[in-house]
Amino acid sequence: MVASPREQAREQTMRDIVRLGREQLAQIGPAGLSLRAVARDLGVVSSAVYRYVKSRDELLTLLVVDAYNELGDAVDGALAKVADGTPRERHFAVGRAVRHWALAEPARFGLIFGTPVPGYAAPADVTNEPGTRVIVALLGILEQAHRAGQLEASALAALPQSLRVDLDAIRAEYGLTVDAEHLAVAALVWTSMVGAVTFEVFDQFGSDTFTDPAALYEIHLALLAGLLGF
Amino acid sequence: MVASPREQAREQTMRDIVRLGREQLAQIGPAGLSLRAVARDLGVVSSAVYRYVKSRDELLTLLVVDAYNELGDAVDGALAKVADGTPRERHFAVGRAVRHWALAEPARFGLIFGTPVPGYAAPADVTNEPGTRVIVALLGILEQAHRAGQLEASALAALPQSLRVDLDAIRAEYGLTVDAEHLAVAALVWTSMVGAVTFEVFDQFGSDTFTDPAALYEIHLALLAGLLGF
DNA sequence: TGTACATCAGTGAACGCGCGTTCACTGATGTAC
DNA sequence: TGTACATCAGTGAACGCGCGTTCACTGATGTAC
Repeated sequence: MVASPREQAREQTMRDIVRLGREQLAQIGPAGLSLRAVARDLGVVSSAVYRYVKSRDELLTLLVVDAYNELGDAVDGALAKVADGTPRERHFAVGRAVRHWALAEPARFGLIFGTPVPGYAAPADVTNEPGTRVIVALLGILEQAHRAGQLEASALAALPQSLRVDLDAIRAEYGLTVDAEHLAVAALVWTSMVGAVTFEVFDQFGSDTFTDPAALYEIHLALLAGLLGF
Repeated sequence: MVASPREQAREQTMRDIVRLGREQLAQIGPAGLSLRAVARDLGVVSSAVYRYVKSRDELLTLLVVDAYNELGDAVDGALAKVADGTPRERHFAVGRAVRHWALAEPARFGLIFGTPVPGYAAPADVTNEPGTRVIVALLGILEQAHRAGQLEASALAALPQSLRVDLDAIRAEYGLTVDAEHLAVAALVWTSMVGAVTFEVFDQFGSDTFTDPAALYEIHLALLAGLLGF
């Protein structure tokens, strides 16, 4: 069944709204995102946007999901290019993809990994799946390495019981056979990647401290790979 | 020379403004911070605040410096309690102090480590020194360990020339004798701490993924200590 | 194929709100003689 | 110690701005018979 002209127009307008929202995000940040400005850019009276979006918060949610998915696509795309690579190569592919996307889209990176927008809480049911795509990709690399017997034992001391329970729940949820210790390391790898990229994107080192931040990041990826046993 | 009553009143009002600004930050975030609201809370007409603060941006700068310094004080205080501890113990003290402060003051943590406030750029000359206190403390631990011969060699492959130049500049600036490789690791340690704390403070793991985030963080500090050679 | 009705996109006005900043002013506190 | 003047804190009104959201409406597109 082909979409009617009206349906096509509606879908096009929907896409335009998200696109214009993205552009606004880049200019004035999430807290300043405004439906009226989107309407203006769309060439339409402000109340017309309400035909497409119930409220400002709903637009924010669309943009959050959009950003998570584009990051997820970037990571999946990078992984596809090294489908037969070693775990280490695939780990580097994920790390570099996250950095490149964040540098290209600092505002959207900030939307999903920066300060939460005050008064706005992303609805978990709609946000959870796209929000976990990168960590799921990292866990996939880990699991694959483990099944291939390419994983060194983790250098971790015993995990406290509370943490082990949480990690076992994750193992069960995703059907992982890799040990809980490696999952604890994977959590560090993920938060460290985001932390390192955040510092660079938001310029939290002094602005002229590192002339070659890519080189620093590569070193960090290597250290993290070492922790995982790649 | 004793401060005159007028001067005392002025200083008290200054402190009140910063305090009220902090409270607002906690409620509506940095982007929503408003001089009018501060004036209201202060019980004064909105234009009166301009006697104390030149603009909204100047108030933001005050709050940024205030936040950096309180975090720095928290870290220094924690370090003072383990002045004779091992490098590893001191490393843990810093890591825990950062986490505790961030959890106690999520909005101010977000102000200095989260998405930059759109349209606002902190003046570097006023922000640099307080903004580097924690990393300077970390470097101090590293240097002390190195001078005491308590530092294992770093497991890092050769650093690229560009990075080595930057790191040598840092070594010169702070008079460090520890090798550049360890500084590269220290950068990861710092960004990783902030990354891990950010995930917890901003609830970027799923909200019920980790029931005992403190335990996870301890594991991460241990991994980072291992990387440093502590 | 043509008509009658329903659906939908977009309009324009309005409500009530908050913001940063400027300006001429009043009245109290401080200072020089 | 007392007077004349300068400094300063705070007032109140105003400027011009943008926001989210609601509502009754017009006119075009789609659908059922």
